[in-house]
Amino acid sequence: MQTILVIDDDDNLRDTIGVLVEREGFRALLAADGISGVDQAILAKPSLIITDLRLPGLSGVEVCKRIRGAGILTPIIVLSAIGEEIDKVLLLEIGADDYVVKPFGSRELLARIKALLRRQPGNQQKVLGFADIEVNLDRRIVTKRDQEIRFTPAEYNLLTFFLQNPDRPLSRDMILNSVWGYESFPNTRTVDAHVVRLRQKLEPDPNSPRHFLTLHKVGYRFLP
Amino acid sequence: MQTILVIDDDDNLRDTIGVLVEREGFRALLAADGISGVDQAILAKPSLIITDLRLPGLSGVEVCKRIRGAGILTPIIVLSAIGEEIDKVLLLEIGADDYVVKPFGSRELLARIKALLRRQPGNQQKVLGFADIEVNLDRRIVTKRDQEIRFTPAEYNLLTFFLQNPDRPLSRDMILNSVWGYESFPNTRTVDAHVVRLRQKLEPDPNSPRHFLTLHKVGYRFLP
DNA sequence: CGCATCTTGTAAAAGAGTTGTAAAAACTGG
DNA sequence: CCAGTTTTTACAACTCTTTTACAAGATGCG
Repeated sequence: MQTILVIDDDDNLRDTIGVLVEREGFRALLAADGISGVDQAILAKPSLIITDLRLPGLSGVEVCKRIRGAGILTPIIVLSAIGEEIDKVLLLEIGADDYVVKPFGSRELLARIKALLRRQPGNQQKVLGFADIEVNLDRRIVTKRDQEIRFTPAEYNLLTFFLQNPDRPLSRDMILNSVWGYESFPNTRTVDAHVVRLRQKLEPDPNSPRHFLTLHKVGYRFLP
Repeated sequence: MQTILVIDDDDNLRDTIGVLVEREGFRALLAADGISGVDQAILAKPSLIITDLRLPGLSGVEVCKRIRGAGILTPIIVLSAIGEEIDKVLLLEIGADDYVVKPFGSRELLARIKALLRRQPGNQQKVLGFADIEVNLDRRIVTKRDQEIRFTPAEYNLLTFFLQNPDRPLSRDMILNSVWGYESFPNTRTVDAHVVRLRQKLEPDPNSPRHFLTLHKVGYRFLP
């Protein structure tokens, strides 16, 4: 589960944001001042940090600087009151990723939280593709111009292997070892049979392949 | 009991709304101008605020801004006269959650009040669903077009797991670990047996499932 | 170039493995 | 011990994989 750290000295707002994000399935971690906020940012490794700009003790700017100074790249959203003049450049310089002006609607804050989290490396949906084909590794779905194409497990494994090794000559033995594993010993013609099916499903013209190429006496080569 | 703050300079309308909401079991708090409205919003912590857009002194827009500026996320319904041009975007920007055009029927206003209150953190009933099925997590009740369908604990747990992980391939082992826990080790066919029962109870045609799909040699996938 | 030989393409059959499902067996809390 | 629930079992039905067989294509050498 993803944790969101909220640093704000306004008890009311802090709790409200906490409830808000918990309702969306995040864990909320609350800090009332900058010092403990920075501590928690370092110790609890949250997925996202929301901090007020005006804080007693350490200011929001200082909080950002210290967190970034500790080598922590967690996205930070800065809250600023409507009157406070905020310098977008300064915010970016100190390492903030986004800012929200109070008063804000709950929907706006959530939208920004989700947008930032979506952009994080680990949370990106892993998608491979070539031409008009998309392979969504998380959903295990292959689409051709948004139309789903079904693949059996062996076909799907072979396809992702090709996609992960583009532009390289791949012998049938190599493919068998990588896709089927060392435990099973099917005849090398099995690979051919599956390549045929990949071509039928994915090539614009299966009779003259542009992506799944034959290297005579060598094996196959995938070209994106 | 939930309190509703009504800010309106029209004595007649203000009282009418007050009576209306009290008849529904809310406590009504009335303010005749923006200044006292904002004060009460901050002091009395109402569950919902209804404010007219055109007010003497502080306008409805200002009222919203000040309330949000104080870090108060209480839902706000804005009332506007039929001629007044209202900018929905502006309303959302200033932190209003909904607006009602005068003249309005009492039923309409009440419906919107209840809709907003339902969405609030503490009051929210957690409901998942797909097609004509609704799963009320708080009440642990599943309904198909308002007709209750009974589920045994294991079935129910499996169902909610599917609902919380839509569109993703779920292996039998993953399902067993998540739904049954690491402590118990039933055979993976147990999952199949329960899926059969989910399909029998929830699929329009259990013989050709549209929601609880089999991924041959992989596991299952739930599609809402 | 032409022919023999080897490699690859491919549909279809055979084989292996997986899933659906009803029913029996085991379990559980009263 | 009972009723309800869960798990296992058994077998039919089905899907996927592999093999096979033959056609088509590529290669190489005289």
